Amino acid sequence: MGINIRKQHVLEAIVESHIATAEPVSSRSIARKYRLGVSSATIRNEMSDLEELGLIEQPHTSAGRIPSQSGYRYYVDRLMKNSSLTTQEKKIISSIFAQKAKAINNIIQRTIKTVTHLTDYLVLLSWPQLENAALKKIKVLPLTPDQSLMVIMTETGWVESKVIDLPSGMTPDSLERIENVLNTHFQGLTFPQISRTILHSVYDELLKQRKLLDRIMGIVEAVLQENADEGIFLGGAYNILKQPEYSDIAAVRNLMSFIEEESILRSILQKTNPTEVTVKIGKEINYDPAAKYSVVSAVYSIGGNVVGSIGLLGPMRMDYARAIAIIEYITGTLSETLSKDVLY
Amino acid sequence: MGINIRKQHVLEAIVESHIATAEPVSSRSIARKYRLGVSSATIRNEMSDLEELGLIEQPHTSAGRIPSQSGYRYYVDRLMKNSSLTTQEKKIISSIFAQKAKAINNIIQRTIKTVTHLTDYLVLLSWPQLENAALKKIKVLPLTPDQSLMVIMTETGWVESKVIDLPSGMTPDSLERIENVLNTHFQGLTFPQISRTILHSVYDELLKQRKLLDRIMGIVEAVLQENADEGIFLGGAYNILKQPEYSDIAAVRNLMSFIEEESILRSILQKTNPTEVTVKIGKEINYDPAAKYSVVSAVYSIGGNVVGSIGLLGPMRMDYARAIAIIEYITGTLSETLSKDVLY
DNA sequence: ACTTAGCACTCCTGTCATATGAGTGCTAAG
DNA sequence: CTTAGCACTCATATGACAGGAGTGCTAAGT
Repeated sequence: MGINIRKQHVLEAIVESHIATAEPVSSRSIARKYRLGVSSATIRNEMSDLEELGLIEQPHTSAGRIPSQSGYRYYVDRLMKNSSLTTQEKKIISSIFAQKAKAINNIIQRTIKTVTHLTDYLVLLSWPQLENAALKKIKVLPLTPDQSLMVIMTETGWVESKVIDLPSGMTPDSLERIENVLNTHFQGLTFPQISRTILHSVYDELLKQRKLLDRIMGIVEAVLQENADEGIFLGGAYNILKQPEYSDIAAVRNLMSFIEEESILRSILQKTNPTEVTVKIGKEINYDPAAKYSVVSAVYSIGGNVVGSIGLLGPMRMDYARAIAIIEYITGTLSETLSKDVLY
Repeated sequence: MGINIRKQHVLEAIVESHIATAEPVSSRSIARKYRLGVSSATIRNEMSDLEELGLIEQPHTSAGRIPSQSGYRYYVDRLMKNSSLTTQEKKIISSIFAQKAKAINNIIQRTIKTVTHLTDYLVLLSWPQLENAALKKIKVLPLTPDQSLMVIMTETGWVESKVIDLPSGMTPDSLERIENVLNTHFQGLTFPQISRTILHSVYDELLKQRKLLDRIMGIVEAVLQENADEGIFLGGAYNILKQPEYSDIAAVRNLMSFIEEESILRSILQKTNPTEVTVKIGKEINYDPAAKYSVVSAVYSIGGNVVGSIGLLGPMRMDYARAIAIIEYITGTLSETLSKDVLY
């Protein structure tokens, strides 16, 4: 029993109808709405075969069929037609990036908000992570007699700065010396590579400035920690409640239980393929509480370096074609903008 | 018909029982659980009076009573006994601030998380706002030949820094000149006070550095915008779903519809009284969709300057005594810590 | 005058039986 | 191979009904 053209048409009809209505799809409704030129009885036979193949399933005997996880997978891989955004939608997205104030923070926030309005799904956005970025330079800049600004720059163009209080009796000279030592030891390394050993050798070399060094190390640690703990934004939690599958409180609780856990969202996004839009369906997400969801995601980059990703999380029944179109367009435009002229 | 002692006891019993169980409270259950020394019939008479006074109400004829908004208000103002945290809870809170890495961001995040675990309510935290802070200094520090770091410091100790690309042919001298002009014009002003007029006079004075100035103004604008748009954090959305009132999807939708709107949360917190813990009950919040909620909030400060506030949003039926104790303790400790030795 | 036992009354909630209708699977004829 | 026809299944809606919680009122007790 192969999957002939007609079976494909039937499967396609089932998937698309179910995506549109959230209801099980009956043979009769397919015969009516999709002109396949056969009667409902024939479609019933095909459906019976599709069920045996595991592509669709029946919630109960006297209900229509809904696509199974593999049904969606088959649809996404082989049946789905590309969708593209309307010019108006593209305009809306462009307007995110057209604004004058181009602080990265701002762009990210507006990106989330816009995508949120464009879909009824949950928008996940992972923030540029320092973790994989190599350090380019550390600067300790004098601000006032007793305060300095420590600036940490990475190869990807990321800049983090923190104010530190200086111990009394600190000369500009010794500050410069510290700066030099730090740069010599840390340059080119990623944060996780700055090991205890390296820290110790720095300590040895700057034994006299122990006190200040402690503060600086505290900051490095803090920056590290911040960038390990943060970096996921989320929008559209309200949106997703519009979907009929969340008219039941248990589903909402289940959803809420994991969207507040940043580490989980991060791990979901981390599986994004860096070269193309990734679609994870149901158990493919590999996280039990999300087994009834799907994620469409893609990475974005600054000057060729992947810095984060954007994903849409929705019910398995999500409109994949549209989600893919949106994600594709937004990551493209975002990468382009970030690579051009962003203020950090 | 005055509110005699016994009526107060009955009201107190009703409020506390309803807070504990979320169920309407019957005369009989009061007679049983609270030793008032009278029968349920007597309590019924008192309840009838309390209802006429508008302090309690009846969901339907054959149900018990629940406190009305004014009932809660009366309870909070006159009947409620102060609650205090256990030493263990205080320890948990202290541990937020005990950690070495004291980046403000980090402290804020951990504060939210901790309070989230301590209660079943939604935690709102407003981030230090630049809006009311006077500018102390603007610095433009050379980083690389074609990049500078612009640092904006406020009187409250807040520091914001951004990298800007320099137009070619920029000398350290002209940078310094710009810095001086900016400081002369902006120092001591709050962001909203930097008006078009002032901006124009700066433009006039620095006509030659038009290009760079445009960028700098872009940044000032961006910082302004960021700090108008951001600054609310939220935690515990999942928590609040544990409350029995949210076993109904409509209530959840209602809640979600406004907790995603930062401007609304901000306006809710903005009503916080700067000198004491504020309790807003139901319609007192003055925002229709939140008419069934209550908010307990207080401000926190850095060195005496109010910089933000923390609030707990829960059903009207929330445990006010506990909420107040938590908010009081956390804002106190937070202010203290932030005023001491925080890295920005 | 206040308290309280007793009882009628209200109204919510859960259960059960029944009817309805959508949808399938199968059979037999085209 | 297709399809009309029909029996069968099962979710859902409806209404009747009982049970129970709680009140309000009355009348008797203190």
